[in-house]
Formats: sequence, structure tokens, C-alpha cells
Amino acid sequence: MNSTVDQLLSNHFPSLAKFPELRDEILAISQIHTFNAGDVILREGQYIKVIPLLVSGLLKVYKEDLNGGEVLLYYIKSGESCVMSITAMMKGVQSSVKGVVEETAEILVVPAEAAISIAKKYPAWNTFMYDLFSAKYDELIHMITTLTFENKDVLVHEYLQNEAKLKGSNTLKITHQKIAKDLGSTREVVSRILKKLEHNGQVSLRQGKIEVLE
Amino acid sequence: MNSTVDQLLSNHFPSLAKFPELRDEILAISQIHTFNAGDVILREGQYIKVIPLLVSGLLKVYKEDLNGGEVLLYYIKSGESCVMSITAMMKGVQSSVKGVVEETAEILVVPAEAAISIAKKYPAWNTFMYDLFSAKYDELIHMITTLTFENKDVLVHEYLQNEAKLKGSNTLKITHQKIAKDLGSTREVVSRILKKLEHNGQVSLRQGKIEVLE
DNA sequence: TTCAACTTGTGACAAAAGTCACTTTTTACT
DNA sequence: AGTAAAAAGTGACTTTTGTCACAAGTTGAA
Repeated sequence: MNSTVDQLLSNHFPSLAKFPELRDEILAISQIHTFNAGDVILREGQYIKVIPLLVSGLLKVYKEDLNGGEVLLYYIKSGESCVMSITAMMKGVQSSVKGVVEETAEILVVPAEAAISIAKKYPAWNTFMYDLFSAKYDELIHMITTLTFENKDVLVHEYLQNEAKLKGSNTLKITHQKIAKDLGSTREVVSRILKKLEHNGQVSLRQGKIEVLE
Repeated sequence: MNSTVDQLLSNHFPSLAKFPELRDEILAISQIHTFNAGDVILREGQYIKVIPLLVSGLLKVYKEDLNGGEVLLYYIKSGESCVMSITAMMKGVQSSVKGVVEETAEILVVPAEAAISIAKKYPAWNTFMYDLFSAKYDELIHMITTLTFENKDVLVHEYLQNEAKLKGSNTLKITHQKIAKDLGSTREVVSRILKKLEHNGQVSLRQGKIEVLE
């Protein structure tokens, strides 16, 4: 029984699934849920009751600003979990970020208490988390260097390249307004940068659609 | 024997020291070293051979830019360790950041292999690391929101407040040039912002010295 | 097809940040 | 006291980013 979840775990979280006891324990206490694009699965100020293991789809993690703005911090893709949920859970504090489903996501949901007990028993779980922490640190630090040393056109370009890579398509269905919101900028600024990128042959623009050429 | 290190561990890392076996294991394999202001104890591209536990003093962690610039990412203070060292060590990759001693630092040095084996045996070690990861995440994310939503004057002001807090004094011995370098900006820009802050009564300026008033 | 909603374009301007060249002040030392 | 080095001030200018107001285009549904 439960062979489907078993397979999902083996396919998408091999570093966890290769330890039979750990795998069995996760299978015993987790449930699979599907969320749709636009669903907000984690809100700022919310307490962490579950740890998500993303089997398929794509999430975006945002930090909200006081004045209604928000910045995209990083993505969570298949085979990953939410580092901010982990740390908030371990400390028993509220989430300081927002998690939004970008592409229909199948999520293996592990109850928080179970995750804590697993973390104590299985080094592999911690190793998995360390790797994840590390990857997200690198992303945050890269973002800081881009914000510090580069102009917005680099920020926009890297955003588009990231989107293309994570969505597995160079043709993005996205508006200038959405890009501006993700980057904490304004539509006009993004529009002008996109025109510049198009002029440089880096993208090709159509209404509601951007093709990433390089 | 070794009662000094024992005390340092108990005083500065209570969450680790309260577990006798863990404490003894750390004492058995760690050494205490003193570093002076200006010492670079971790370089970009360097492999991680030790995990530092900071007993006293203050470190600054920088990300270097291709064009000779650098940004201050966060501080490491007494009772903390270096998260980037931990993650780089666990993954066996080179350091992507630079660690510089800001104030004379006593550091308990744990060999990397020992740290790995400790992490497997003692949940408390991992809990300590999770807390640390969490704290540094918060700092990085706050930096990203400041860079995204605020002007440089807020960045400079927060920098000064941080320096004052971490150094335990509202009178900072620092030049405009140094601030500019830490923030990845230029001296003139920082000088003008400082003048503005002084005009607002938030700081008081003298050559090579800044008093943080609020 | 025709309109309404959404999306993008654009010019004019303001504000913020960076650059350059040079002066003035302060400090530390002979 | 005199002086060189370091630190800070400053004006003029450029570039980048943000803001505002409105025009023009695209799209999908009635």
C-alpha cells in the first residue's frame, strides 16, 4: 500500500529515501496534497504546523514590505523544502515570509512535530536540510550582490533567465507588471529595461509573453 | 585540566555545553585561538577545514565582487559560528565568502571531520545550527528588503545602529570610506548621507569618529 | 465587430546615486 | 610649530531609477 507516495519520495528525495527506516517513517506520517497556481500556502505571521516536501510544481517565496510591496526571495522546486518553514518551526516562531504556488504543486506534507523527531533521529534529514540551506543562502547572497553592484537591467535579466530555467521554457507567460512586483520595482522601469534587452537581442517581446533568447 | 575552555564553552555556548557528552567531545577535539583585528580567517575559494565557535570578539562576513568591491553580509558575534563554513563544509565545497576579524576574537576551533561526526550524534548541535541559520537568514532577508525598498540613507543608518549595538558603544571609530566599502557604495555618497543624518540629529560627526544618537 | 479590460508605450520631469576634480580640515609625527 | 598623510567637504555633472499622466496596442468575450 501507499506505493505511489513511496515512489514519489524515491524519485524526488533520493537522499532521504535511500535510508529505509527514514523513508518508512516519512511515509507513515506524511500526506500528499495538491495545490493550484496562486494558492498561498504559507503566510507571514502564521505558525508552522507542517513541513512541505515539494514533489512537483514550483513555489515562490516572498518577503512582504510594510507599504504593500513584496520581493521575490527565491523559488522552491521539486526535491526541495521550505527553509524558512524549517527554521521557524525549530524556533517555534511565526513565518516571516509568504509562500505562493507558481505552478501546480504536489506536496508531501510532514507534520511539524514529526519533522522535529525525525531531525533528531536521522542525520540524513539534517544533511538534506543543510544542503537546502546552503543552496538558498547562495541565492540570497547572489541577490544581495546583484542589488548592490548591478543596475536593474541585470536584475531583470537574471530574473527572466531564472524563470525560464525553472519553468523549463524560454517562452514566459508573464506581464511587465508582474515582473515589477516580484522585483519590488515599477512597471515603467521594467518596460524600459525589457525594451533595452530586446534591442540587445536578449529577449523578444509580445503582449503578455516574453521569449528569453539569452 | 582544560577548565578554561570548559568555562568558555559553558558561558558562551550554553545550548551545547548543557549536554555533558557533547561538551566533552567538543572539549576533546577543539583548540582555542586568538585572532587580531584585520586578520582574514576565511577567504573565498578556500576549503573549510575547521568550524569556528566564536567565544569573544567580532567578525564580519563579506561577499566579494568581481570588480574589487565587497559587501558586508552579516556579523558573527560571541556565541555564534559561521553558517557559510558549516554549509560549505557539509557539501565539501569552497567558501564563497570572506571572514574578517573586526574586534580581537577568541575562537574555539573544531576540526571539520569532528564537526561532521558531532552533527550526526548530537541533535543539540543541529538545533544550535538551525537557530544560527535562522538568525542569519533573517539578517540577509532584511538586507534585501532594505536594498529593495529603501534609499541608501536607511542602509547607512541601519549599518551605524548595528555597529553601535555589536560593538557596545555609540561612539564608532570609523571612516566614511570604510562605511562605503562595507556597503558597496562610494565615499562621497556616504559623506552626504552622514551630513543629512547629522542634520536630522541622528548622528554626530567628527573626523574618524561617529556618534550614533538614534 | 466592437467594446471594455488589460497591457504596454512614452514623454516630461524629479529624485537618488555615482563620478570627477578639487579644496579644506584634521591628525599624527618630525 | 611645521608638514605630510589621511579624512572629509563640495560643486558640477551624468546616469539610473522612480513618478505622473496619458496615449496606444492587444485580447477576449458579448
